[in-house]
Amino acid sequence: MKKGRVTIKDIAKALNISASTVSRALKDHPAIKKETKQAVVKLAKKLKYHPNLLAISLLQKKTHTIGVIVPEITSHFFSTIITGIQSVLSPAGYNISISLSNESYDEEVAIVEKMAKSQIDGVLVSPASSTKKYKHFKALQKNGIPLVVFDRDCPGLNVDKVLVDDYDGAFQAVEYLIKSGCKNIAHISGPPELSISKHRLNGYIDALKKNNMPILPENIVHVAGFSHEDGIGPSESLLKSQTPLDAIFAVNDSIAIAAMHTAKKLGFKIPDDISIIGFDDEPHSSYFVPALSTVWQPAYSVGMLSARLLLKHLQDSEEISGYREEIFRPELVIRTSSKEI
Amino acid sequence: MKKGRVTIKDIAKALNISASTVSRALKDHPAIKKETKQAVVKLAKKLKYHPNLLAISLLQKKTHTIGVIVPEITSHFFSTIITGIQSVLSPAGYNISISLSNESYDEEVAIVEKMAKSQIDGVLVSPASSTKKYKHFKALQKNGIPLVVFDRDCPGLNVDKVLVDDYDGAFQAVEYLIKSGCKNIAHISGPPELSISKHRLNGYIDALKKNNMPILPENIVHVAGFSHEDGIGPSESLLKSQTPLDAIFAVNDSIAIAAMHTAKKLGFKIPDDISIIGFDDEPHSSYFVPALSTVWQPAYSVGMLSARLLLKHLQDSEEISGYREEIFRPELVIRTSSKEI
DNA sequence: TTGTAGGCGTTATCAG
DNA sequence: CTGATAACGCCTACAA
Repeated sequence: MKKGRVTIKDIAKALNISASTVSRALKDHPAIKKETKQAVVKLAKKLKYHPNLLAISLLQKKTHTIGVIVPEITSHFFSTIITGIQSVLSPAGYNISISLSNESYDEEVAIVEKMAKSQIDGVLVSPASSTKKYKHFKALQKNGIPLVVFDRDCPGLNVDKVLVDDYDGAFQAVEYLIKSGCKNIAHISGPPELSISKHRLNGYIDALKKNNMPILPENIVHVAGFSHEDGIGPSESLLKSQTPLDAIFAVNDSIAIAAMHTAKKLGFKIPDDISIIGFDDEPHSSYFVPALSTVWQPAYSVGMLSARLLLKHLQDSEEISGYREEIFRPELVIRTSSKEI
Repeated sequence: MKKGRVTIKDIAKALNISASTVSRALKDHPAIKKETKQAVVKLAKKLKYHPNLLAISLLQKKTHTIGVIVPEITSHFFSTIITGIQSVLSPAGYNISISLSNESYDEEVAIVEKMAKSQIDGVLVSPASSTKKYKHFKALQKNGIPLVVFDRDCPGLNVDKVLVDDYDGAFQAVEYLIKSGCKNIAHISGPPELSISKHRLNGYIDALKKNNMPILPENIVHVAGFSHEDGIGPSESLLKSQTPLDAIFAVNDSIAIAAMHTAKKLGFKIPDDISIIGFDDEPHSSYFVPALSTVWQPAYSVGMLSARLLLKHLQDSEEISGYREEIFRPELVIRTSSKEI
């Protein structure tokens, strides 16, 4: 017995035929005698032959592997997107190779460079928050590796994009607050350089503008990160300011929960004294008291569509007939942390 | 200009030397003239040469890819484990190919079979809850693909294992409740067939036994799944029973939160009337009111150690000197949903 | 209907 | 020091 796995040659020798005949028999080549074909197939099964995908990949220069790059994977949002990606790519016969950039531009560049060398078939990426240059992405494209960017936009980069309309989500939330009678609405924004932060901030601003309400700089604070802890300080400074607030729209649920905490601690009743709305609809958000009103994002769909777009590129070969930009509209989910309209 | 990527041959031709010389020059072979080496390296850089890893993999029969199989990825626990795995495998030069079994035995088998054919170097797996047979895992081992099982045990399977001592975590929690003066402690257990459920249930039972407290069947209920919703019914039936409870130990945080909700709704004060302790220490658990006492699991470490064990197998070749079984001890985290001792 | 030869990109062995 | 050659496992013209 030989060491490694059974190869096409082993079958060929055992049957006293050539390797090419075996190869053909195994893939229903028209010009093959039934008997030989059957014999080959039978023996292949018996020996548990499996084609060496590596050899095939080398030959056809396709690995059937898709690289997925995300900033992190522990948030419900990204893990759900990945689940969506997998639900499309797996049945299509693709492997998924996941890398985490840890929100670092440098790590992202390193990952992309590695992927560019790894004869990967395509890449799905949600850029790190610190990513401002897209040279590494362009290099991928030049190398003929299709790319789809999701969730976080790369302004100016020509590429397929699947985004969520953060602006619209924020706008919906703030307009709801206005309609429910809130007069002095603050916003806890994310890190200023992040496109997500900007879009949500702009939605907040425009909703106020549209309703002829003043934009007060003191009503806008930024957090350094997206965790609960990051939200506490900004919440306090907001709630302790002289102008009495009656609503806070937070850049995400964790920050919103931090704001709820802080508000309660300072004696505010929610939503009677102050309404609070978050963003993301984390699975636990509905179980806080009061249940957090928030903006739901179709994460699973984002993942599925991104994967589908990439597949299309992979199949329709190199037709670069412009790039698609798909934008999902998020949904406002009103629970009990905000007043009724 | 040729189509594909630059190969070693291109460089060879351009320099009028042989491919093997180029190959040697590129990898610091001792027997190579400095000048040729420099020339090769220089041209390689200029042409942006990258070795085709596929070809190398084919040659050395190693893909430097590790398959990771988890039931799901959206929970904080598994996504943290994966982050831990990545933190070890990535610097070691391995790619990570993640597959989700969706808690389905059949899907898991399909994934494993695919991996067995994919000349993957090794597999890390946390079995689906419905997995009772280990034939597919054994087949992997027979194929010479090292395997490490993590978090969920496979009783009877000879393989490296990295587990968390669920029994001990439960024991700690229940013993704490007893020491804090609780006399009638109920347990909301997980799906009965799951090993995790059993271990935590046994920890609960033994803690009671050790402290000479009765095991009351009516104080043990099972949930069908691990989500908040799954916990509401069982919580109600427990809290509405005639024997007044003064503590609930829940199989995980989501269920514990559901129990808190239900208890509050029924007029219980937490922790004065009833203490509640969960399991997992989800990141949001400390932000509920009262903050949930729970059992923390070293998920990141589980991921890292699993990866390290696998690496050892990969490097030390085939020394099958018995299998290791590493068990982490979880930590009880007391917050305000349980009385002080 | 089947076999031969060449190649995918790289490396190791053996000459020179 | 460097160059053929074979090999990894498979596929596809081209012959036969």
